[in-house]
Amino acid sequence: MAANILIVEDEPAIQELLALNLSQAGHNPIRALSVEQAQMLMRDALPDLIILDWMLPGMSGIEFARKLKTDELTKVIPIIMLTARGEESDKIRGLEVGADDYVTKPFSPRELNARIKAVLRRRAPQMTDDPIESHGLRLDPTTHRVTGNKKTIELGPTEFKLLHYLMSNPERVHSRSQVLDRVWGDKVFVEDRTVDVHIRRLRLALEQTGHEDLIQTVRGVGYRFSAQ
Amino acid sequence: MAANILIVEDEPAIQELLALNLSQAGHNPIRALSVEQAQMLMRDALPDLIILDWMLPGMSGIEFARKLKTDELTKVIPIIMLTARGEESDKIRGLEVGADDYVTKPFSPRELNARIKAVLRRRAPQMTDDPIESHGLRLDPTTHRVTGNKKTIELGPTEFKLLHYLMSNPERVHSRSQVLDRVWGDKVFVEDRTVDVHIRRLRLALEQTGHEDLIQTVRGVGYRFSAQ
DNA sequence: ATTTATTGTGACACTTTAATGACAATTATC
DNA sequence: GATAATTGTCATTAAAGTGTCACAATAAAT
Repeated sequence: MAANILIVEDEPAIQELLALNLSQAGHNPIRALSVEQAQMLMRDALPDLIILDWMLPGMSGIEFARKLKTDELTKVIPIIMLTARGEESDKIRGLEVGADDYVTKPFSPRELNARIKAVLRRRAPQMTDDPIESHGLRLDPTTHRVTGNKKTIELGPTEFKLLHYLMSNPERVHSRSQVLDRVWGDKVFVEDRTVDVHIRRLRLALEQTGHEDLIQTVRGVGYRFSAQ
Repeated sequence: MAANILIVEDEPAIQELLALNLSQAGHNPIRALSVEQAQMLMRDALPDLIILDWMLPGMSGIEFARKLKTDELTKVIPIIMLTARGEESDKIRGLEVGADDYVTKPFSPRELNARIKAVLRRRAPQMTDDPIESHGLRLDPTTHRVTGNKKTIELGPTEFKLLHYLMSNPERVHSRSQVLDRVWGDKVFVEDRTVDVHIRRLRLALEQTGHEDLIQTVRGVGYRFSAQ
């Protein structure tokens, strides 16, 4: 939950409406009236999702989307486009340049929220607060609890986030820097090897219930959460 | 329950009907025949919920809703709109400007009450006055009394609300700001850390009956009421 | 088998975060 | 209007969590 969502919309009323909806749904809206402003805001911090109006003054939404999807840094950020009802060609071109979903104006808040959740689930599963379970190991973001075969496992904040990240993207190797980016955030300056230490602490905690080897080392590459 | 509900409806018969219904359901109806009158009434005191007819003389319901949802002070007040049956576009536009739900005329009292309850619960789940019990700790909102194994526990107003909120949403972690929003109300400007102090006072009070560790700290995140 | 690259581990200094006690200000109560 | 209760803040203390490093262990390469 609680995603940072960048709204790029030139009409103040609609922008306001969107922001209102998002914050009511527990998100953190960041507002931009133009592509230029959006780019400026993204220099500070990358959002978790972008809601992009297709009809914008200056650089168009399509161009912006294409640009975002080309850049290595931003291509993973999901984009939901806002189109006027019936603009079928927009939808097609939008999906073509890499938008993840679209919502037609006028939109219902319910629908918008559903789509946001769906997109986040697809692109950034650890942003949603669905519980994850694997082999008797269960992590529940809302209660902030981890259990192994029903037995509570105590974890520190970092270990919790780390496990959450790994479990959200199982069967996939993550390099130390990827882990640092996603778990620590991209602002911090921390040694790569620090990840090792936290992996160790995590394994230690998981030993209580014999789940420690769900966390695997891939020599020369990184770590992986795997169900054997 | 017992919410103050503002009815904005120009047809006296329907207004009367609504008011009757609401007071029978234990609420406190406040009546306005027009948006202008409603605004006047809201200068004195903000209602907990607004039932708004979409077809009004003078300023239309839509405009009024939009205005309410723009104002920082009033944007949190839930709005239920009354629409004529089948006016699909009204519903869409209504939800678009931020109404929380709608009821079509002619409406059944049962349905209306259900929706009111749902909307109110969404805003403030701890507003319901069903007694809550957990592990011998019992909180009764109607009598405003807390007992631990039948023994009365004295609590200050804030501690009571805090416990009520936590018990209404057990097992879930609440950040300090969430707690502030829900227990103190979102208008106040209070330090996050103040929550700690009240948690402390609450725990101190619960110690009399050994219930203090139902309130758990989740480091780096917040607090949780839990029965484990 | 020896060398080399990589990961695991324990210890430790350091930071961050929460608990606690005291206090002044405000509000309710008699 | 005096007294008591309640509140929010702060300074202090206590506790928990974090990042680094040195060295041990392990796997891969020669």
